[in-house]
Amino acid sequence: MHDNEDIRVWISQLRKGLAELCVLTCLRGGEAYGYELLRRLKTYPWLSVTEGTLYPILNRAAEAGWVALENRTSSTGPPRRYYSLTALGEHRLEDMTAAWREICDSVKILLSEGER
Amino acid sequence: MHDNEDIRVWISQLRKGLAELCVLTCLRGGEAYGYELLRRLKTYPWLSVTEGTLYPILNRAAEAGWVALENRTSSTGPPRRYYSLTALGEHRLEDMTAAWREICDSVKILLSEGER
DNA sequence: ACCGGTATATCGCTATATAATATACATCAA
DNA sequence: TTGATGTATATTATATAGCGATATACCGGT
Repeated sequence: MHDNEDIRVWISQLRKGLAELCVLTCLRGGEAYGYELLRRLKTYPWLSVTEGTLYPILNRAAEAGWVALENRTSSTGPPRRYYSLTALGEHRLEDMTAAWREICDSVKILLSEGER
Repeated sequence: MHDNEDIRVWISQLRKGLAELCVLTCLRGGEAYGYELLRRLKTYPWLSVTEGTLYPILNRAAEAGWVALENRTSSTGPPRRYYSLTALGEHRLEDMTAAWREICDSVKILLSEGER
């Protein structure tokens, strides 16, 4: 009996793109480093990501100029890479947020249509 | 001048999984054939899909047993393939809808956090 | 015969999430 | 000194879906 394995696969597809929105949104409040973002997002079970998802997102964002990065040492562990939104990144995040909201609204309407 | 091309790419990622949810949701109201679904979804600009997206979704859904299919001829054009949700498909759609709503709620909270 | 609308199908490309794995620094206990 | 644990970043392999482009074919009107 193959359980609800495939709903997990589907959800993983659903989260494509969303992870980036969540990460950049977390940076809206100020700079942060990767591991910190991992912990923050872990407080939202549906939005939590793993290292294999997060670090590529941060690297792509840095390469695209959406975030600035600064390496700093830590007295309590290995060095950290702090990321902060650039003006370009803030603008992009606004575009992403706007698109997300419109999509959300559309789905809401579609789902409510013909509701019993 | 590289325009907002990349936001389009991102949105295309964001729509992964969502397209399937929309298609199955459309079938909730009763059977329909592919081209009909294309037109229906076109009324939601953010959710509209192309043939290259739709037909693979319908084929996968049929293979998975989420939809039943019936071929019928049409007096006004080429033959059509009508799809209808199976009990299994309805159950899966419920799971998808529930997951979607939870994710939506989580994102809403995250987005509202630290709002200016 | 030709064209536009209807209808389905498939190929190739691209991008992303995710698990798994590796590396390394710091601290504390055995 | 060794080992374990928590902190911190990175990369690789795999699977999967969206999408543009393209092809095929039926039908009615001109």
